Amino acid sequence: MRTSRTIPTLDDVAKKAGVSTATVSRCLNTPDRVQKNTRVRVLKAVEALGYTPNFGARVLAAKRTFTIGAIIPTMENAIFARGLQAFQEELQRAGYTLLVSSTAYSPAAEDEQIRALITRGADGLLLIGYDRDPALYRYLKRQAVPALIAWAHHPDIPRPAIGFDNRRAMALLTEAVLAQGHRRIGVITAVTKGNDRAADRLQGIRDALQARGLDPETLAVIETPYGVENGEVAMRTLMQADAAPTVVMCGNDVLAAGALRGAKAMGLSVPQDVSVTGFDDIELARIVTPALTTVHVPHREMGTKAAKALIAMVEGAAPPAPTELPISLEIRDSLGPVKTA
Amino acid sequence: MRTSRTIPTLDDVAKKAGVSTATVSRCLNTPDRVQKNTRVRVLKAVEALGYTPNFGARVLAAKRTFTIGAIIPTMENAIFARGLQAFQEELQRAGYTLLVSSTAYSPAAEDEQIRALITRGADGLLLIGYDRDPALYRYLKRQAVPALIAWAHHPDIPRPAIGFDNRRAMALLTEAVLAQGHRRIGVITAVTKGNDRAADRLQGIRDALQARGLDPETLAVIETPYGVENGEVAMRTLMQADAAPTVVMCGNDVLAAGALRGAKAMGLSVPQDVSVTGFDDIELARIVTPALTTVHVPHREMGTKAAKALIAMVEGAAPPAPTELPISLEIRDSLGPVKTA
DNA sequence: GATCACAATGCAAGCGCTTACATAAATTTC
DNA sequence: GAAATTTATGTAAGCGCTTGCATTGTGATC
Repeated sequence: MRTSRTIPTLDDVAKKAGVSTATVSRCLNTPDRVQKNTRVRVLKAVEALGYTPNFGARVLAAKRTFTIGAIIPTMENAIFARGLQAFQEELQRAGYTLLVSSTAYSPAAEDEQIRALITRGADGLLLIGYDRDPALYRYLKRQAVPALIAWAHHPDIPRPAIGFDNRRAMALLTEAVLAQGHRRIGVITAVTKGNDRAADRLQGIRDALQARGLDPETLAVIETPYGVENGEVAMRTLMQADAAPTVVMCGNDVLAAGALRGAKAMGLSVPQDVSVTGFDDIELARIVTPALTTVHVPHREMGTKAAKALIAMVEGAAPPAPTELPISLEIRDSLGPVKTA
Repeated sequence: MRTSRTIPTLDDVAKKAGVSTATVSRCLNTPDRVQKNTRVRVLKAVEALGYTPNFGARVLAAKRTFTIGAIIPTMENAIFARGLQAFQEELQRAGYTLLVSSTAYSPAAEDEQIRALITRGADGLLLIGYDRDPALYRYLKRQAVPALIAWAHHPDIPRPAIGFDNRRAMALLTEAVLAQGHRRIGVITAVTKGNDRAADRLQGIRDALQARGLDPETLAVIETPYGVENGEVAMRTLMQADAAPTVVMCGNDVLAAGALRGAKAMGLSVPQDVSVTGFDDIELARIVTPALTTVHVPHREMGTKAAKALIAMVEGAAPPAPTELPISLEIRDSLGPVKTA
């Protein structure tokens, strides 16, 4: 395809401008190493011929693709979509292009995607969360491809990362919940296997209970895949139990939106009959009724900073220290005091 | 970077396996043109060395990148995110990788992105909507890069496209609205400049009015950028007019969600005081209260089909006939009969 | 058993670009 | 004004892979 003899090459431009290919190349890549008038002449030739550098040749010779790969669970999730958008904008600004791959939360798929993107010549990789096969980390190291972890931050793991402490954030929210007098707590969490963010959030709830001298075993936990429907189903299950919870804490806003819908369908009003909390503070959180109490995460900031950090790494900077972004509690109407029956 | 002499090349594999580089290459690309036992030997060498083909070299030699570019207004918009996700999944299945670029609804930015992605060696391009500079279409043609248009379908424009007829869909919805007795109609539309989907939808409303012998000039139209907030603001403006509309039709679900919030903030109940409609049927539509009457668009199907069609084009098939996907009306609680004062 | 057809493999010529090095010209230094 | 330095450009050697063509080996055919 695209091979017709009409596509001009560097050589054609060089001939047209009466210079060597080296000069043309320099005009395009390091313009200030070329005298002004030759530069003008060359650029004119480029224009006239409609020349576009051949990507493969450039990559082969320069050993850089100016491409960054991102491997995320899914783009449908507003959380990642938003951060990814910011990430892409920042890359674009710096002259990089974004290669996207998704895993549907499957570690095996992620493994495959990582290798695929490296094969595709990604100069650097954005990964979500820490939890993956050590062999993969070894592979990355051997390939000398910088990788940055986002959406998570473990102070004690020394990998380059930019995110927030899911566990501590959820503990914080739990404290706010406990302060409202709640003791019978239901939890709807995303699948925790292979998803350290979800696991951390769940653990955060347990931490807070323990800190208050309460027994984490009293939690009613339901684990379910991402999705509004699933949140709704889980909510029904929780609320049909003998001693129904007075508050249901959800691993993310989407599950919480489902929980809200479930409550409504069962004729329960929130927060009078049962409180609900989310996590992430996506736009949805302020659209549902009642507005969702949740943990605010600076998605766009995370995306932008991740892009900057990754570009720096790709361009040879030392890996940055793990960066923790501040989260904050958004207390809205879906959380109320426990019902004093 | 990544240049250390430790990275094995085809040559290393060939030496290790005791064959020529040609044979190794064939093992990897056309395995059935190689005898079984040599193939096994080669693959073993590949494995042992941890060989990964060099992307640039492969692209340069093969003149294919197995990369497809998508240029969308934004990923934050659930509509595109969803379709794009399906698009990417299908590409992945076929061994292609997705290159993503966003334009923030700016035609100039789009122009730039298109050229950038082609320079990056995209084998094909996914574009949103028809509306762009003819010079760009000429450029695409000259570069011999197949491009497929999605999210829109004009029966009379002969470009490869896969989408739906925004205008007719909105006319359909408008008929349903008129059938409920509404005559004072407010419209909140996305910015129509450079966005033919938005313009078509607005035009669809006018079409339906005209078909009923009503005057399109009676419409109260507010044009605003994408976003819940903007929908809310527009709603307030509309409802403060002297003869406030009895129904507000929005160009998409996100604006409609904003309108709903605006109504609530003004103490208006939907649909008793005012009806609201959306477009796209994203998940949001069934989460808000009341659930949104909207036009259902098969996003995932569109993404998947677009991927299949584009791959076929890239691989040399004739451009497919423009494909129209069926939409359907989702009549939900946000639309009611006009209030008989 | 010689001939032919065909499958399996090797040879080597690029693909179009970047860049180290060499060269030539211009500028500065003493 | 010659030598030393700097600047601008050219030369040409790859970068690692694919693929057309040539070569070799194998079994089938007569």
